[in-house]
Amino acid sequence: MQIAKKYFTEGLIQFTILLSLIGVRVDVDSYLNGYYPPLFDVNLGPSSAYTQTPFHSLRDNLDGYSVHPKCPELDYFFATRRLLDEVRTLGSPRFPTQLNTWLVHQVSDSDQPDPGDSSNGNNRIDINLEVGSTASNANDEGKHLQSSSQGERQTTQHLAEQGPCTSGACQLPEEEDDGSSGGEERVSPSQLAHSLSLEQEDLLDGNTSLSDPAAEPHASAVNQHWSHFLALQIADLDDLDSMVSEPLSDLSDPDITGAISQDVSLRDAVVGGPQAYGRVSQRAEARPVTRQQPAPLLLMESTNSSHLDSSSGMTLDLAGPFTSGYNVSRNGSSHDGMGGCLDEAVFDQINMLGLGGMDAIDSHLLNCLESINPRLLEDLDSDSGLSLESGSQGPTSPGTSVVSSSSSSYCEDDRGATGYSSEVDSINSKGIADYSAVWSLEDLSDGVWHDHSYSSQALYHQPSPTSFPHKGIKEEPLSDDEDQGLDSRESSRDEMRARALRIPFTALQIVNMPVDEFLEVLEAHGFSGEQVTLLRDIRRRGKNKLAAQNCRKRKLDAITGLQEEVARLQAQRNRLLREKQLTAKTMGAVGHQIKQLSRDVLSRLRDDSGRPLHPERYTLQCGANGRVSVQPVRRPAVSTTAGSKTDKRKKDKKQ
DNA sequence: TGCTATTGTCATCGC
DNA sequence: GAGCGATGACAATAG
Repeated sequence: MQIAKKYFTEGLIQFTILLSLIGVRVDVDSYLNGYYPPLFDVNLGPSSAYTQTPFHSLRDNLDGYSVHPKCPELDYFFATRRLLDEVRTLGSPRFPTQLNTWLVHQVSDSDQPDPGDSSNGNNRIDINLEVGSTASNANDEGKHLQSSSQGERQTTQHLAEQGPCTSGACQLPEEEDDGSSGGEERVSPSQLAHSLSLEQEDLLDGNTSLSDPAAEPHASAVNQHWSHFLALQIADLDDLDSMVSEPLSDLSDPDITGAISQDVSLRDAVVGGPQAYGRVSQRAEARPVTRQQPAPLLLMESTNSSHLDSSSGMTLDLAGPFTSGYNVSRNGSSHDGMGGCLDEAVFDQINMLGLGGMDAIDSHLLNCLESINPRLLEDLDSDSGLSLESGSQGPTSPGTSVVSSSSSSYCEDDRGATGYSSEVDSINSKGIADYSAVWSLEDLSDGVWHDHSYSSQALYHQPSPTSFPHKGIKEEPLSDDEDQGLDSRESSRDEMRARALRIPFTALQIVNMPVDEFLEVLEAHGFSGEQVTLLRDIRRRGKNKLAAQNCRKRKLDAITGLQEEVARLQAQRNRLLREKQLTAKTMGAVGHQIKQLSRDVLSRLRDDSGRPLHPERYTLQCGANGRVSVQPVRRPAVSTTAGSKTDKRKKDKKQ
């Protein structure tokens, strides 16, 4: 019997969902404001706690989208995080209407319709499908909807009662009445099932809520048809499940699967219970429960969604492919190593919205990364451009002798060197011996010509005054290998001019010299004006040459980053287009089924004359409180109005 | 010989 | 105001 009630209740709810999908407005704001903050968070974007993603600090621009050419693993990491951002951007579940409507119908109060409003001037037949209403909804409903009969009032009382109760024998407790005055009473699904069964009993007993007095003689017939329809509805909805899931099964793209799986995670984060995610349950426990019965609602929803009961209705079946996608990622069958770990991390982040556990998330991510690729974390720490708040090590290159010699100097760089170490290595492997007499090894390792660093201070790391041998500088020119940073011909030209003017310094020395040292050299050697000018020109040109190289390098990096950004956006666009097509397919299938259901319902109803209602003349309308009514199709007076306007225009023209 | 990419240099701006 | 980095513009050169 309870199974029958379950199907009965779910069938009603799902039918209302179907109606809402075709445009019947369902006011859910009043419900969502107080009851479902998780859903609200999802719909309105990330919560403040969620936006405090520590990994924002890993990248300082483009919201972490910029790509560092030195660490593709990290780029993948951030790409995964971008998916999370996209989920946030999407903001709402894939089928918000279904979900909202489902939630709406999980909530009801004991609001009693205004008995005084018994007027029913419309040719409308109200079917007592009410599964819940609120005071606000009732007010809104009172503007244009039906009155309530005594039986309906009793039904409403049943809705608010906790346990089984015989019809009309139970009175609403005062405390519940007080609590429901604001229209915020919530009823568990079992209560809904019970109340609906009582409603059915009322219908069968003749307590029809048909607001049209003229329709009362046909109430018994309507009830019979209605009960029969309800029985058929459950089967139809099961058919709809397969119908809807079929187009969903067309989706084989792993990209979409990933996207859907994220939505599933969102869904579970909203309504999921302990079965879905332990963390979600923790959140539910952490959230103070102010209402009497939210937990059973969530529990039931989670159970259904997690167990994928194929016979439990459209909503559950719609979640089927989502959840399957989720399972794919959770099982990690298709993702190895970092991919699977990051996917899991993404789900964790999604499902820990507002938990304030970002530290735990990040540590989890790092643990995953470390377990997969320990070197990645080394890169995170060692790469100055992507440092995880550790000390910048500069453009060091592990495995080379240059690292140890130059790292110290880079550590002292406040601005952080972000260059590349390969060329630093090359110069040290080639020219150390020749420079050692003039420059210390540390100076050479920080050589200007071979470190395409964007940090000027790192490039022009100044040797200590004591390390600069003012009087011991050799005058030997740079070899071609040593001068690879400078254009050999141009350098030789300056060198030749310097030698011609008897300047005892190489161009490299002049350029690398700190300004204080440079000025000291100018004063100490008593150079002539021409020599000083040449020295300053050599120094200026050398520094500008390096600046130009750095500038061009930056341009290339920027172009590369933009190209990758374009590729990412194109992929995102394609994915969104596929999702749009999927949604259109689903909506089409649901709309088709809605039409069939409406046609079936109308064909089983009778009008005042006892004739079956013509499907084209009547339509089913779902009120804000879930009450379904039959209303005649409003024929827009377009023809008459338009005709009159046309006639008027003709008359005007004639005049 | 023309085209393109690379590199150096100058001028300028802003810090 | 000098020094310096960044950058646009131009020129020279190599392939």
